Order: sequence, then structure tokens, then C-alpha cells
Amino acid sequence: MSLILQNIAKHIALTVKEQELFLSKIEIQHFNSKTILAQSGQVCKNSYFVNSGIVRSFNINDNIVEHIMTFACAGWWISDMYSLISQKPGDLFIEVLEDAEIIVLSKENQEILYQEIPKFERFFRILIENSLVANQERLMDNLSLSAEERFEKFQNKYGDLQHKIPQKQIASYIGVTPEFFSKMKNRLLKR
Amino acid sequence: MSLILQNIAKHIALTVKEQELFLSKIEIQHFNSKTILAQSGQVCKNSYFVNSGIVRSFNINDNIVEHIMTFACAGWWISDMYSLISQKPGDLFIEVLEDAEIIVLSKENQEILYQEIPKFERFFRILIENSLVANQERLMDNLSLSAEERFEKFQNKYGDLQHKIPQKQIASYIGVTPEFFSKMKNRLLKR
DNA sequence: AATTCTTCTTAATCTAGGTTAAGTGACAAA
DNA sequence: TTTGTCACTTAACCTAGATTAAGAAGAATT
Repeated sequence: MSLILQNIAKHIALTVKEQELFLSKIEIQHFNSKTILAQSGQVCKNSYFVNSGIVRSFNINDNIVEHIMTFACAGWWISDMYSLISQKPGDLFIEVLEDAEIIVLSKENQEILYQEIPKFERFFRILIENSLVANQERLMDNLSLSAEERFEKFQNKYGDLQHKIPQKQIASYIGVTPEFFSKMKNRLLKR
Repeated sequence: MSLILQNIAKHIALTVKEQELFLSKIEIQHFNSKTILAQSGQVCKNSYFVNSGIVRSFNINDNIVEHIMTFACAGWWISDMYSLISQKPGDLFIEVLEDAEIIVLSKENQEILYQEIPKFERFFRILIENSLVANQERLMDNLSLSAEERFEKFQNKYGDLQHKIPQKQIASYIGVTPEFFSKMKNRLLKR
């Protein structure tokens, strides 16, 4: 539970009362692997903060091909921002990859937090700024780097996550087919 | 001048006094085409709001290849978010493509606005949320769509901008070489 | 008017990564 | 124990888009 308070304390200072109010607005839940937290075609109602376990978000295009938007491990927030903001049906799935303890913050409670503790505007602004920066970097990487270089960046960003998830999901994240990823990985091992 | 007040009014309501305070914190400047507003390797000190004209941000990788992050036309904000937030040297250039009237908001004044009119936390949070969503969509498009489809999306997003800028910059935005773009365009015309 | 730059084009050739297909091993269900 | 499913591999072949190079036409400098 302290993980999320630490996460908040990095950016804003809450009084004890504010902490209590915040805690009253969230819910801790345990989800098993393969649980779907949000679905393409439906309105996303929550933000999720991962206490433990692994979660991913991805979309599926016409072809049945999955593309991973992001992974979230302990200490990360995850949601379908488009759907959450617009309250229209989104096109992301959010799925638990490894049994997880997750803090659920509903959209309504988030709005209430903004009203009751305006500092949370700042907190979430900073969170989103950081996501935006990370996302812009990833976009540029996809425009200018080779698959090998993108894999290297993935490794730096996610550390040992690579050994906890099926490798076809790493392929999907860096934007290549599982077959090509397998070939590439072997090429790298032989060096 | 009213353009930026409209832009703000879309998300937060300011009193007349607050409007005046805001206006005292910004500066209107006119820049000619080719002016560089921010440079790779330097700390970005401002956010820019385009009143008229066209601006772009891009980076240059080892090879001398440019990759366009975004275009900004009248009514759009543009900056190097990474550098602006972290106040470390960035890797984007921001350049005027067509003579422009631009509102300059310095990082310091932006921080002052947050303090004096906390509603601005909300305003910029919403702006950044929208950028994040747009950026995530573009990332997914780059992972899953062909060059042709990405061009179509560019056209939908930027309308007649395509006739105001050199076509090699469209190529750079969608992530192909100018040669390939030229070929592709002719293929499309022949349909 | 001549020169230089820049943008755009065309075409030949090349390659990173995709597609298809077949096979292996691990493990879960029946 | 068999059947199925899933993750991964290997290999042959294919293609979107890159690279290289050359030339044309307009715009900008001299």
C-alpha cells in the first residue's frame, strides 16, 4: 500500500488527512493472470496502479495482429487514456499477464480528487507529461531505429521483464513478427 | 490574440483578472520562415502557441536523417516536452516553416501561472492528455499501418497543410524516404 | 544571365523484415 | 495415453520500402 503513497510523494506533498481521503477513493484488488481489466469497444472506467504482478495494454487490428502499447510492472500506472478521457469506447485491451495486486481508481473518484485536493491536478499532469515524453521517444525510435536497436531499448527500459513474459510479446512491443524476433535473437546470441 | 483565450476557454473558465494576469505572462512575437526556436543539444525554455503560420518539431539521428515529431498550425501548441520538463538538453529542433505569429510562454512564467491560477494545472493537464492520446494513436499506426494508410491519416489530421509544405517533410512525418513517397504518390494518382 | 540550391522524379538494385509452412517440445485437459 | 494448445524455431521465398545515382525544373543568389 505504501508503494502508491511513495509514488505520489515523489511529485506532491499530501497531509495525513489528504492521504486518508485518497485512500478512501481507491480499491485494492487481486487479479489472476489472463484477467481482462478493459476491453476494446467498451468505455474504460478506471486507472490502474500495479502493486505487484505484470499487466499489459494492447490493441488488435483487422488482421488479428496484436500490438502492445505498454507493459506495467510494480509501481506503474496503466489505463486506456483515450477511452478514459473521452468516455467513448476505446480500442485497447488491458490484461493481467502475471497474478497481480492492483489499485483501482475510478474515473469518478479521480474527478472527485481533482475537486477536493487540487494538488492532484498537478500530480496527474506530471504523470501524463512523463508518459508523453516516453511515448514520443518510442515513436522516434520506431521511425529511426532497427528492430535490434529497439530491442536493446526495450531491455534497458524493462530490465528483467523480458524473462517473465512470452517472447512473442516482446516482438509485438518492438513491432516485429515472432518469427523474425526469433531469428534476430539467435543472430544476437551468436555474437 | 483571442485565439489563445478561446483555446483556454475550451477547458477552464478564467475571470477577467485572471485573463489579464495570463496575458501579462506571455509575449507575442513574429518569426520568419526558417527561424529556429529551439535546438537539439540546448535546454528548451518556452512553450509556443501558433497564432498564424506553420511550425514543426523534428530530430536528426546520426545519419543526418530528419524525423518530424509534429507540425503546428494556427491554434496549436508546440514545444520540446522532454527538455522543457526536465530542463536538460533536448534532442528536438523547433523550426518555423511559414512566417508565423507566435505566443511565447516561458517555463518560469508557466510555473508562476500554476501557482497564481491553479486552474492552469488543469488546463495543461488536459492539453497534455490530448497530446498523449494523439501520440499513442500515431505510435500504433506506425506499428500496424502501411505507408499509404499513414499518409491517409496525415491528410485527415492536417487537412490542406499538405499543400503548404515541401512533400519531403510529409515523407519524414509518415516515416518513409522522399523517393519512396514520390513513387507512392504517383501510384495513388494513377488509381 | 548565370550559378547554385532545393525539391521532386525515375529507375535499378538491395535488404530488413514479412509470410507461409512445417516441425519440436512443454504442459494441460480429457 | 492421447489429444490439443501454446510458445518457439527454422527455412524457403516474398515484398515494402531503402539506397544509390542521375536528371529536371523551379527558386533563390550572385
